[in-house]
Amino acid sequence: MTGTNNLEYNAQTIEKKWQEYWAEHNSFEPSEDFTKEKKYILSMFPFPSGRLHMGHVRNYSISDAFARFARQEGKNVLHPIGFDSFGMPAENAAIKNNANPKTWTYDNIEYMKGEFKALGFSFSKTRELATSDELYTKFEQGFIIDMYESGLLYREKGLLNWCPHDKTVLANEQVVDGCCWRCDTPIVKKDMNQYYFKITKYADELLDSLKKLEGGWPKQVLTMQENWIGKSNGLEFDLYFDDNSLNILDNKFKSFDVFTTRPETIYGVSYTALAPEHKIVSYMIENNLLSDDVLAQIKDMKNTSSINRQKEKKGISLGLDVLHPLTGKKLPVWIANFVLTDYGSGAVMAVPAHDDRDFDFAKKYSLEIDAVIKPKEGEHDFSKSAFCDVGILFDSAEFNGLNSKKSQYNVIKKFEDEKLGKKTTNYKLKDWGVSRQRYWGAPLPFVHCDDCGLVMEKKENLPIALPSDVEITGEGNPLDKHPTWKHCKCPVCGKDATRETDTMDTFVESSWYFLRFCASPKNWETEAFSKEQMSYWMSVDQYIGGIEHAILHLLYARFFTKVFRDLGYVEFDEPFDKLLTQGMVLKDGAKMSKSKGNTVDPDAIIKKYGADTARLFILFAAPPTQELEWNDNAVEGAYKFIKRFSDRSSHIIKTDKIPSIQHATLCKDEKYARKKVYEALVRAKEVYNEKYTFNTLIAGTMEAINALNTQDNSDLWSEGYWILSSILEPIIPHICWEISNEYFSLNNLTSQKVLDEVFLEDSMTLGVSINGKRRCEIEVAIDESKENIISLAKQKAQKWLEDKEIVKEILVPKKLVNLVVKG
RNA sequence: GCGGAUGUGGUGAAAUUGGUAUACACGCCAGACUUAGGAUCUGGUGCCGCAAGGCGUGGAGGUUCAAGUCCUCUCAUCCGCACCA
Repeated sequence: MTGTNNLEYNAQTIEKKWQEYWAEHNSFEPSEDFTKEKKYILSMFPFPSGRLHMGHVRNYSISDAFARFARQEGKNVLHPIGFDSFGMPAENAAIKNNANPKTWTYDNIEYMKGEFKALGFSFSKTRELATSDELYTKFEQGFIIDMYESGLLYREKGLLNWCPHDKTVLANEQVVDGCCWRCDTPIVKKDMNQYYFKITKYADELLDSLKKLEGGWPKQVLTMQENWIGKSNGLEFDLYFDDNSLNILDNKFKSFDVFTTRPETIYGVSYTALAPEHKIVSYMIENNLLSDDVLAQIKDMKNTSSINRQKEKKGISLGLDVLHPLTGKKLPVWIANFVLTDYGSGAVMAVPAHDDRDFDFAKKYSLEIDAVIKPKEGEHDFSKSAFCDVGILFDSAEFNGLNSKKSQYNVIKKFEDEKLGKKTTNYKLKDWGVSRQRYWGAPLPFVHCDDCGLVMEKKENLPIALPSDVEITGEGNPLDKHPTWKHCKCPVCGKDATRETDTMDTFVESSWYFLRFCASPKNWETEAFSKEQMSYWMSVDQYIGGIEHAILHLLYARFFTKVFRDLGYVEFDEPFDKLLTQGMVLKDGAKMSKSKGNTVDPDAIIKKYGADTARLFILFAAPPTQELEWNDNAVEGAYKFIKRFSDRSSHIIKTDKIPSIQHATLCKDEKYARKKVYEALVRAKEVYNEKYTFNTLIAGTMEAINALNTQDNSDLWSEGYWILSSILEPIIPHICWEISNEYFSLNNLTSQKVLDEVFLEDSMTLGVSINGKRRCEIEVAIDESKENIISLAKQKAQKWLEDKEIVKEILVPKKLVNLVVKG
């Protein structure tokens, strides 16, 4: 009954053997034949922190399953990997261990490459890169120069987010709850020079083309990006000071402008408020127009972090008045801590009757509350709260009686007709500040010349590489302190000049690495990538990574793609067709982290059980988008399954092609086993192509093996293993290649055909329900008539039908019979 | 407060998209083989009940012959945004 071959399951030996085989045979290199159908599978590349963690293992197990499946289908697969190797941790490690950041980084990369190999991931070796490679820096600096020339990069002095711990500036996206995204230190505002990418120029397009990603990207990520861009339409207009205020201000300011999304409440404006950082406030401070007490209050407000500002509304009256643009009524001007300096114009019109914030403020400082909208039905008590819903306008001149929402347009039109203001759109999105005052990053290729000002380095001088002989102390910018590095000649006039010592945010590197992977390694040295390679490989068919990049990396990468399109490098708008955001790996209900001491080391798991076990467990325990709870027992279970899968291969008879089986001659158990095998195959195709629920696919193969085990037809065992080791190969590749090599001459690792005949059956089991409640079941011939089925059902369910009247009989083909009874 | 998601056995989770709820696995129980078993194999396992039977997808309603799935309300948990005018 069994074949003669036997295979001992020894994960370490088998896995090492196939890893060597794949390396020797360059098994996973994409072809340069651009006529083949391509598949670009990408997972977010790691920072080389030293060792992989389980989140990485999950990420790459998912992408590897996609990549290996696509290869089986005959696609030309690009499945690259690299290292996002610039960044602060390298520098911090250097400070801590007195090491060199570069040495630290590249040592880590070597170690992690070994881990990738040990996990059997099918990455292209020839396209591996590290973003700290000088070649990568060279091309990146070239892009920076192009972007500067196109006005998409500029340098400006501004109020910036400064992390006192990391001693660098951060982009808005990198400030989480008022704290540094990396070290959680509360950020402070600092006035300094900074380089910015003009991402706001693309705000509308970044927002609009989110529509193209619907269906391919998780809804949650699309919503988060939409909110981050934060587009809002409204009215912008000027508020003019009265004569007394003009005198106070010595006519230096005649007015300030405000933005509102609620123009329909214009007749309800009863005061105005400025941000403490507003230029009029600054003017008054500088010209001693405020009392010491007020100055102290303003200073206090400015020094309070945005998080603490939220706790309590505070205001200071400036003793100035502006005139209502329509009624001419005097409106007092206040400073309010809740007015944001960097949104709109940093000043607002306040309508306390119809805005919760304005209401709180008005109550606190006993300011007028003028209602202009009433509910469509009922009354609203304006002494208790603001009314913020849609209603009917009153005390609003010609707009009285109108629906408040609908009259927004009318009010804007009036302002425009009378040249008092204009329709405006505002965005929450700010330009992306990219300079960092740290060492381990790509230098910005600029030179400061006393005569020529800020000039670009010449492209032929790129890369501007980092010096390796630096002293990293954590105090000050090592590039700035280096004795010689920053001294250079001006590329324009040739005189002595100094280099820019700021380096770039590492999110710049990850904004185009997926394009670099498309470059043919043979042209690696001479070009960043080519249009031809781009148009073949891009866009990424399937991108896999963590939700934590929903805004940061994914927004920046989309921005770069659009910029590169406009610079003529590429011809597509969106880089990632489909995005899968994998869930976190948890242990004891919490995210694995060193500080909690609940980590599981991938190396230890590989050593104990092998890579196949780790991969199988990770893909079996939960669907990829869900959180994954680590469970040692279940890992053991995954190992036992693989061992059983291996042991039972002894039933196979060696063959070079799939055995041909006469289905009709099989007995019932055999037919059932065969059906289970093909069901698993159907499910595999569904899962790899659209559903991504690897857990159900694996369950299907387990069912098939359980079913095979109830019979002893060796042809069926062979056919079953031919198919099952093919569909499991993307998940547990080593054992599948071993089995395939041992029994099938590696001929079965290709796309398998579904045979419809195995699903044909001559009888079926139907459930019988009474009033929708399942009572029993019947077995009938596949082509049995409805009458006979119903009558059999009645017979079988007689017990529940006594003294009852059957009022309806329902037959759901191949599923069930439902008898509706009364009495 | 706004937005998004998720609630199914002791546990991780399935459910052909309105048609036999709990597949597959972990755990647990029993048996076999064993000097031994934390190995392997076989069987059992939603809850209550001695049983007949009843109850069961966070809760309450509703639509339907039929609801985990659709509708309304509600509770809980998680995540994201958060004074954006």
